Amino acid sequence: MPKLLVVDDDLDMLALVRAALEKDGHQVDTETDSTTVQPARCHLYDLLLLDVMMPVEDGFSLCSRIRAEVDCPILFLTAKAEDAALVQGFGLGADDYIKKPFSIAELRARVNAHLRREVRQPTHTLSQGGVRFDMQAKVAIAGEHTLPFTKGEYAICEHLVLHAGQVFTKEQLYEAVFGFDAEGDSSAVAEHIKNIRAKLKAGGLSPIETVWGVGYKWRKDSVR
Amino acid sequence: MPKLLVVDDDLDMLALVRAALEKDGHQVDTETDSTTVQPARCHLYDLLLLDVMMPVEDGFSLCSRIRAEVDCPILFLTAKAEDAALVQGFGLGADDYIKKPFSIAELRARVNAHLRREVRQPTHTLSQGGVRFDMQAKVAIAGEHTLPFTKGEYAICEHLVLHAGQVFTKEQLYEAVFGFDAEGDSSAVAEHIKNIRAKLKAGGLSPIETVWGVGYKWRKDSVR
DNA sequence: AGCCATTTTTAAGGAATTTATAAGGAAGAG
DNA sequence: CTCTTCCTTATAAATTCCTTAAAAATGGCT
Repeated sequence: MPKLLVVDDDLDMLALVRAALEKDGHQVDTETDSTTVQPARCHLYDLLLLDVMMPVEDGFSLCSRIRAEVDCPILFLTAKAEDAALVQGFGLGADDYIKKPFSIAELRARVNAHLRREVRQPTHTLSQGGVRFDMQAKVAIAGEHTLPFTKGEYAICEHLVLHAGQVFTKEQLYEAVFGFDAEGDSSAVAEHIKNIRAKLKAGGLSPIETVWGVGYKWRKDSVR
Repeated sequence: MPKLLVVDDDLDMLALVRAALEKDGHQVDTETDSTTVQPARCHLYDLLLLDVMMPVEDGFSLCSRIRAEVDCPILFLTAKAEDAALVQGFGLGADDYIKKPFSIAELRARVNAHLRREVRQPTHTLSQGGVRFDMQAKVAIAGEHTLPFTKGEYAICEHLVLHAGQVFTKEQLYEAVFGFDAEGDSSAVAEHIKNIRAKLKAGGLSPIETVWGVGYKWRKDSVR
């Protein structure tokens, strides 16, 4: 289920856009104040819809603030119809520029077209609990910093995140990650978990829960 | 240099569009009769611009004929402003729908935005981490000097840079660069990496990171 | 509440694995 | 033949993984 963020100071517009996009089965988060949008949080979304004219920080400023951090499509949604503004918007790295008044049908068509192209390209990153895993680069990124996981630590995290919310015993984890099932795996896994938690905690995160008597699980992001 | 195909029965429009896109340094091919467009030939292009209303076969028909064959962005360029047509266009797999009359600035901005998203770089030079690779001349240049890479060293670098940010095991690297997979490749690759790093270090650069337990990767510039 | 058994967490050290470096020889080009 | 390039081998250095053992926490029990 694609996850979208819409930023607009106009509540009526937000409601309208949300209703339109939820018709297509998307999960829509909204924000009325662009200054509260954190670049590091944006990688949680598959697509961003930004209003241009907003009181404190306008959409262009917001876009330039976050474009370096996120790779997903950014669409402007605006009443500014002048060519100069449109060119400026695309120049900031935007992927579309939808002029108001727009029809709901057009909005949905354009959003879906951008999402469709994203899906076509092999996605090799996944985010959970504020951590983004790049399976090609083999790195985990929390906010600004990349977490210095070792190979084994990264593998355990990746497996937990891929099955977020599911509990694994230490033995299951060892087997899933390292293949075979040795003797003292449980202690080894416990040691890894300790180190992983320490590194996550340095980034202010603690997404790994202990299920007493059973094992560990990565807390799944709540689906609002 | 990106290669574009524009299909329109209106010669004036074709000239206008061609002039606009060539300003951005693109190579523009044109076609006036959509029926002569062969799906198999479309692979040559990085982006297609289709007029909707054409006498024999309209743009929608053409799009549905070729969409399965080509993955590149398809943009409609049309006077049909109705929502239904727009939705139909996107439904056929199009990536944008530009309504006439459009400004040259908007056309250029949209075309460039779509090209920017394309992974395949038609250019034969690329820069990463302060090193510029000329894939035609097979030379790497850092600042003033050309780096004295051997053929194998250059090949490894080029592959790493082409997939900057992605980790490769020594075996993967050997196979990707030299074709087959022999016995002691890993040591050979390690040796190459050592020499490459020495030569890069002479220029004050060290873009190759080792991911312990996995392999090597070229650090990706975080510039868009 | 207090105590005990079990489980988890933490800590530290050594074993094992992986990478870096260096030197020598085989193969091919000029 | 000479030189460069490439690969192999050997050794040193670095990092990670696992084991062991003790401390802390949890849940159940009286």
